[in-house]
Parts: sequence; structure tokens; C-alpha cells
Amino acid sequence: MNPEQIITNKLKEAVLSLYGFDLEASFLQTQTTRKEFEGDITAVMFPLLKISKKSPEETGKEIGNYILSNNSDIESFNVVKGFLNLKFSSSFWIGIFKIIASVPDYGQAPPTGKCVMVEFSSPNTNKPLHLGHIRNNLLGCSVAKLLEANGHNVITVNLVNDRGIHICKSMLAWLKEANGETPGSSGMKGDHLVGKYYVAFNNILKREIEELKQGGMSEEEAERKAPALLEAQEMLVKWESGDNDVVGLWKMMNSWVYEGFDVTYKKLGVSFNKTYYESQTYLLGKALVKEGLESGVFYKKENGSVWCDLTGDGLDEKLLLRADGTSVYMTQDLGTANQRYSEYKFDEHIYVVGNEQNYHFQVLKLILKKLGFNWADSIYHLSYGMVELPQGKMKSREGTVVDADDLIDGMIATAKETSLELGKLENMSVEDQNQLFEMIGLGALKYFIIKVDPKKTMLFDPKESIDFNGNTGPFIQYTHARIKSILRKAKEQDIQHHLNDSDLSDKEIEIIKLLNSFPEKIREGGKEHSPAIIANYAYDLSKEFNQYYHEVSILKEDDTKIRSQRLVLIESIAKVLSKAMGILGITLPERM
RNA sequence: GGUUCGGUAGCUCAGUUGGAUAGAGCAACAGCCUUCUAAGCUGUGGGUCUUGGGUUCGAAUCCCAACCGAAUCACCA
Repeated sequence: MNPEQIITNKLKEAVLSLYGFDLEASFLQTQTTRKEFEGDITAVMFPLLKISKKSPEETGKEIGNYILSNNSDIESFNVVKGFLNLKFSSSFWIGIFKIIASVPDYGQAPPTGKCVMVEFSSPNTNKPLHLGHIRNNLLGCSVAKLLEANGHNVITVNLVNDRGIHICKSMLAWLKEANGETPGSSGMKGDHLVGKYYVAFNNILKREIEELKQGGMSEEEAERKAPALLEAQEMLVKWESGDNDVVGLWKMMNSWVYEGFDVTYKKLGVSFNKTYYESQTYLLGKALVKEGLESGVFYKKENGSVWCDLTGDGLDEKLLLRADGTSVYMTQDLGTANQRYSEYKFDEHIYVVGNEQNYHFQVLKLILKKLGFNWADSIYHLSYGMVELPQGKMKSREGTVVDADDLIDGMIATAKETSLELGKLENMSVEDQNQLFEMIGLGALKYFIIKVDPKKTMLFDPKESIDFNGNTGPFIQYTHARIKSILRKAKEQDIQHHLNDSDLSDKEIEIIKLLNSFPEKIREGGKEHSPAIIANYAYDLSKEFNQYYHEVSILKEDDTKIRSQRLVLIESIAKVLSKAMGILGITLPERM
């Protein structure tokens, strides 16, 4: 039912009949007709001139006449330069409209049976989430939903980085300075409390280094020999050997962090099918390295460290085991990938990880391939750009890190302020109002982040808080609320509506075309792993509606057939908007 | 230096397998609330698509080179 496909087929037929050539699809170029010309689909004549041996205009006319007399769906055509513009009949568009309106979950692809695993979030447990994590989470979450809309079976996983020297740092500072402070006693969110002691550790360290330097030590040596650092390293060794006190403290502080993360995740609407903990997976992969060593894929250096030579693939040598036999990040990732494959036999595994790890994933795929795992090809690194501030990157040292919770709360507060100023919510309960403010604040934040192409570095200016007007989440939410309001009133007035065959205006056909392209957008977005495509689509559709809304009246239309049809149209718009925004994880209010 | 990615309006971003006069929003200015929700709509101004070559009927889009910017190339994760 794709109009472009119909024209391509007819074009093929016309060329065969008129000129006797059976052409490949690459010669049959079609596109949607630009607004300033009359028509729906445009066929480009230039590639056909060699065959027709006629001018572009003549060729267009010949083919246009053939298609017109051989397809009842085509109403008329015109030729401008080398472009043949074909116009479909109103009844054709009504046919399309009927399908869109009657399919309940329009845009949802049938099940493919394909299993796709999506890893995202992957936080450290030593500090709270910040703006960069928000981009990661929102991207991962919406990609997962996008893949579901494409009919795949999706498994979301999180890999929590809960071990290592950085964790020990906050533990140590807590022991030194906290006097037993807990989230309960301080009223602080757990992740923020732990983050506070991570900062405290760095202050202790700084002080100690300064003291050592004044005692005549070089900066380099002081940085290496600061007592706090040595203590932290000692603590890590104790942790790895299973020391009861250290492990107990570690468990307690991690549980605080998880409670804090859960609050943030819940607000963001993020969840996982399975959570992996690095403390449980960091030893995986050693067996793989051993196998690789035996089969000659890897080699051992004199000091006992194990490497993989990737110079033949244009990369460097990669370390896989340290001289002391301990594993590194890559070793662990090889192990978890292998474990996940044997658990789920995924057809695709998407890692939503920042672009600073492009090299890591390039190497990961390559090594898995060398080890003989064919599924290495199904690993896809969804690499996204950093979020930058006007003065550049976020730096904790300069205190320019944008905290996730602060940002979310700020957005909700602004939504509240804006809503109350507009004063449309008088007869709404306080709970409903608060729910609405949250919906709008998060809608603004999510849309702001997701609408940008993932691979681009994006800019966030905290001073100019995120907009609520124009190309924004709230604009789309507002559009939905307006449609729902009309539909409510129609119901109150007991106006039944159903589809009939009244003629469609140009604007209505434009909207139907846009609705008709929704399933393609979902497929395209799935292929590119880019929810941004869906976001921008939803904006286009909302804008179309708002223009339509100002052009025609719906409830006041006297002709009941036309009124009825308009109601079905806006109902379809609401349906598609809701599906599209659902993919982005943005909920649409009934009123606002 | 090697690899990967980016450069489009003052700012933030779209731009389909190469197509017709490159689009939105913000900001600025001018209109539109007695009318289904003005978080809206309409209009004006704003561009050497970083630069230079190439491919062809046709390039923001593809190829090559240069310039600018980001990330990365650790016995860190």
C-alpha cells in the first residue's frame, strides 16, 4: 500500500511497454513531491532518457499518459522539467486512511522472532548519575522500545561497575570522616551520600600530596606515595581476598547507592530485564584467554603478560592479562559477551556506550572474531557523543557537573511554574497536577536529549533552561491534550464518528501521507538505531495538526459526514503520536 | 602521528536510496485570543551547507585532499 512502491511498479511496466526495456529498480527513481508542485509522488525522468531517446518533457508525458490510463488510483499528472508529478485520487487516500484508522496498534511490526540484547546505563557505584548518564539511559531505553516496535524480542541489561579502586576511595573516606553517617541519619539520597565521600577522598588526597611536596618530595612521587592512596589500594587487595570487614562495608555502601539509583531510574522510567554486577563477572574471560593462548591467537610476553597482536588489522597490540595474571577490562568484556551469548543466543547485541570507547569495541569484536565466534558480527556499539556545557566538558573539579536528580527536579519545577502561570488546571486535583508536572518536565528533558542524532556531541546550557515552546516534548504533549479535549467534547455531545467517503482536503491528504509513513519511520529508526528519527517525526506530525486545527473547525462543522471524518483523522493522529512518544518513553497527558 | 566521528542561519538542531527555490525551533520584529486549550497559528529578516578539487544531466549528501573540533591509541574501567 506504499504509494511510492505502486508508482515504481507502474513505472517499470510503462517503460517495458513503451520502450521495450525491463529496467532495474535503480533507474526508476521516485520521491515524494515537493509542496510547491501539484502531485503526490514524483518520478525522475533523467535516468530514462537514454532509453526513451526523447526530451525529459516528452518522456514524462508519455509515461504519465500510460500510467494514467492503466491505473485507476492515479487522478492526474504534470511534468515540470524532468520531473513527472503524479497525483493519486482522493478515494485512494481514503483507502489508506481507512487502514490507518482501523489498525489498533498502528506502526507496530509483527513479531520477527529475533532476539536483541541492549546493554545500557552501566553506572559506577561511587557517585550519583549526571547528565551524561541521562543521555545514555534515555537513548538505551528508547532504542529498546524502538526495536520492540520493530517486532523484535528485546532484553535490556545493565552492567553495574561496583568494584575497583574508585569504590574503595569513597569507602575509605567514609570510614575516616563520616562518623557513621547513613542515608537515613542524614536524609541524603544514598548515591549522593557516597558521592560526597568520593569527593572527600580526593580532598584528603590533595591535602596529603601538598604536605608531602612541602616536605621536599617531587609531585610525581607524592602522587604515588600519598598515604590515603596506599590505603585505598590496600583495601582493594583486602576486598579481592574476601576480607569480612571490607566486604561488609562495601555491601552496605553499595546498597545505599542502589536505593538512590532506583529512585532516579524510576523517575526516568528506565528498567532492566537483567542486571549484571562487575564484582561477579570481572573474573570471566580468563578461560577464553587460555583457549586463545593455546590456539595461538594470543601470545605471552617475557614477563608473563598475555597480548593479542592486532597490528595486522591496523590497530595496536592489546593487553589481555597482566603479568600478575589478573584480568583487565577487555578480558572481562570478552567473558561477559560470551556468557550472554550462551545464555540468550541473541541475534544482535547492542552496547549503548559513549564514543570514548569506540576503540574498545572495535577491539572486542575483532578478538571475538579471532577466537572463532561468528556471533561477533552481531555486536553493535551504539556510540553516542558527549553532552557538553557552553564552557566545554563537565568537570567535577570545577563543579560544573550537571547532576541528574537536580536536573530532573528542576525540569519538574519549571513545568509546574509554567503550567500554573497558564492557569488551565483549576479543576484538577493536586495529585493529578503533580503527576502532570512530572510528565511535562520529563517530557521536555527526554525529548531534548533524544531528538539529537546520537553520534553527535550535543550542547546543554544550564542557564537557558530547556524550552517548553517550539520543537519540544511539551509541544507534542500539548498537541495530544488538545486532540483529546476535542474527542472528549464530541463524546459529551454524543457525536458518533466513523469513517466515510467524503472528499479530503489537501491538508488532510498531507496528514494522511505523514501517518502512512509512520511504519517506515519505525523501520528506518530501528535500522539506524536512532530514536531521534521518531522524535523529529512526532514533531512534524504535531505541527501539521496545529496548522490543521487553526484552519478548520471540527465540532462546529455542520456537515456531519465531514465532521465525523475529521474526528477520525485527529483520533488517528493522537494514536500515532502516542505510539511514537511511547517509543521515546514520553507519556502524553489527556489534558494540560 | 595512527584510527574513529563531527563541521548546515547569531544559537540549538533536521535534511530520506544524490534531485526541483536547503528546512524547523530559539532569539529579533509585525500581526492573531467573544471562536473546538494562544505551551498555539501567520508573516518579515537571517545561508559561500568549513575550504579546494573530482564523479554527472544534477552534490549539503558520494570520492580525494586540506583546515578546524571531539574521542581514542594504558599492566585504568
